[in-house]
Amino acid sequence: MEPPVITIKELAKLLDLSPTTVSRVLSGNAKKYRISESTEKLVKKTAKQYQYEPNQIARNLRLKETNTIGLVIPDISNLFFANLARIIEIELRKRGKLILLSDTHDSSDLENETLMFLFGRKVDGILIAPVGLTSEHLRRFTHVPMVMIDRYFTKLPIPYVSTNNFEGAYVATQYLINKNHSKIACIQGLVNTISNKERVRGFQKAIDDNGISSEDIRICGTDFSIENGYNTTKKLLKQASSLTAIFTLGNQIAIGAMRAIKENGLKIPEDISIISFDDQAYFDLTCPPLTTIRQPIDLIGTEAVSVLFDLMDGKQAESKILPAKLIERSSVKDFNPPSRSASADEKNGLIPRSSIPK
Amino acid sequence: MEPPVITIKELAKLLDLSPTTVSRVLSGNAKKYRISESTEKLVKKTAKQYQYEPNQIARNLRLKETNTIGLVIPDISNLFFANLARIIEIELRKRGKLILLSDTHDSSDLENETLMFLFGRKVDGILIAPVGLTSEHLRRFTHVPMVMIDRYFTKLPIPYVSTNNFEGAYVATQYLINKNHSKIACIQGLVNTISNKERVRGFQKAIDDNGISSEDIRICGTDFSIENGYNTTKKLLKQASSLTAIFTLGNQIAIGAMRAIKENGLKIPEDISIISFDDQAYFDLTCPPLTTIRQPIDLIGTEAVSVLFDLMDGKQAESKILPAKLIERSSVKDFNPPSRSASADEKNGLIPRSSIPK
DNA sequence: GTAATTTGCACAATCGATTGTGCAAATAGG
DNA sequence: CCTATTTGCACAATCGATTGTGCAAATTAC
Repeated sequence: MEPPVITIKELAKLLDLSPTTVSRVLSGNAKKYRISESTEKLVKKTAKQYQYEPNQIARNLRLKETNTIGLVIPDISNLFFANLARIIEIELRKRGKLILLSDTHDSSDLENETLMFLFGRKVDGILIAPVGLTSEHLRRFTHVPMVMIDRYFTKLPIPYVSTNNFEGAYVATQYLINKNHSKIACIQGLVNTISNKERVRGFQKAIDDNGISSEDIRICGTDFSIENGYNTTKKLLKQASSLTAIFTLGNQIAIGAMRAIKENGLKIPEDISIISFDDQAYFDLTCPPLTTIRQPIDLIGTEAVSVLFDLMDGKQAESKILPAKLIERSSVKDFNPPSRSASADEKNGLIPRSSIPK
Repeated sequence: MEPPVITIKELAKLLDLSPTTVSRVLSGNAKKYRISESTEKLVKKTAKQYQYEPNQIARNLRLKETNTIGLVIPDISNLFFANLARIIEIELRKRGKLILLSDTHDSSDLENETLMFLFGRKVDGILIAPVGLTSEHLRRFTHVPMVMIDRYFTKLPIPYVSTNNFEGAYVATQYLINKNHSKIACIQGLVNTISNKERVRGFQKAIDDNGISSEDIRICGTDFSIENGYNTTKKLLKQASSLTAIFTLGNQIAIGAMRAIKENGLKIPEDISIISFDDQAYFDLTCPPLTTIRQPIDLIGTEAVSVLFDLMDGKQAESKILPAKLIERSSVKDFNPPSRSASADEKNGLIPRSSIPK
């Protein structure tokens, strides 16, 4: 019974050579170290025959390079991050790197634990959508190249790649306003993340620029989950009966919101309009197809990897903010306020707001 | 400027002790090796002060344990696998393991390459939804504990955890038949995967058990992608105009199919019914809400991890087939064949098949 | 006061690779 | 034939941890 795995020493012994020579041949340095061609061929042949594969752990220790990148995200079951993970995996594989995946569940503690793990494992670099990164945390990790994706902190000396959340949210809100909405609720995601804050800021700016009273609008919600979308919408529907539109700041929030609206027997967009940040593949099939702000997920992924490699190569690395795009479908209806005549409403196919069950 | 990372040797030198002693204290073996309490406290304090973290690579090499599990899946952007990855990540974290993630894109070559990578990195175990695993491939990997998820090969001596695909598909098909469908198309996923084959077998068995002619049905499609769902449905709608129902064998196929149906101006379920394997969170919001066979994703994940750990502990490990569940929504309509009177159709609100654009 | 025991820690090997350097043997040069 | 050069490879250190064993010094026993 032969050993399931052969080491370079054993291979060397079989060949009656030193591990040095074997290593040099197999790492393509035969010429450089003047190994004879006959020896080179023999080593290669025997290595193949015994299916020798170098122990990466040993190589890593010696070479101080693990060919591993840590990917730290808040929720791999959120399609935004799942899609991002996919494109990142593709880009990293091209460059011979493997992913150490960690899902922080938006917990600062888990994130910190994870970073310690990754750090101990000597990852070559880290791609992270941070929850609670602080400069405190980071003092220890400054020597490992790191790029923030989606979320970021401008105070930290770490480059980031993200969507233009502010502009995207502004465009979405302006779109609602152009459709004559003014009583708008914004259901936000995790409050302290910059992607959320920027979206809220974009929303608020559009509201202000159009002279809409802050009493007409609502900003609520706690995180990017379906549950938050659902619960917050339920509350909104109970409390703010004059609401005509909802802007959800994430794809999962949108699902929750739509579910709540549906459960309450309301129709989108007749009774209430909805627009969401973060487009996903199935949003053209929902009832109704959802108008969204699409993030350039693939570009975020490729750029993030590219920036990370710049960093790892010791090059200057610049942060990037990529444009979002409005995808117009049919979840927002041109809204005429109830103060107009009922006949006008009916011409537009609108069900009067008063017919909504409480 | 202090070094960004301190090694055990440096720490030992600072303490005027040997690395041996430091190692023993920090790994909790102070008592066992009769380290004095005063030394123990001093070591711990200084380690904390200098934020010493052992180099895992070095530990791994020495201990032959990496606390890393390889997760090999065909497509992380497929919500089925994304959800699976999430639950697996949670389970593994509980047990102190990290995930090395690999997306094979259903390519046998990538899968093989990946396995070599993981093998070289000395992962403690592998969870894999295989594409083309053969006993040939596996001969080299037999010594690393491995569990197949979702897909499997009964011929291989490797335990697996999966859904009861046969039964699930049988139930789905029987459901269609109970609703008086007989002209049914089955859009399959990756043809050679067992999950696909079992679903097709369940479909076929239900067809046969109900005495439906094999001329009435169609089995087509190539993989689990949205594109396949879309393209195959487009073809079906062109060729098989008598079709009354489609059974899609995956959540992404369902998206593609619905998109194609919508594009062709047909209505679900009035013009054509659809049922899909693999439920997802948004299927209650599609137009119409989709009737599906739900897989117990969380259970698959927890069981797979549990089986893997049994294997790693040298225990007997048993494969598991977990039950699927029909989630009835409204994408399947009771179908009365066109041979009945048109008035009957209209009573049921059915649009006559002939009105479908070609 | 001497022998036996216990206490407290260090030495050195090891995991499996890589690499600077050194040293024979073979070949070339004159 | 003797020296100079080239060829072909091995020695040993190294990466940073862990661990069996050994050995002084301190303590206890008698």
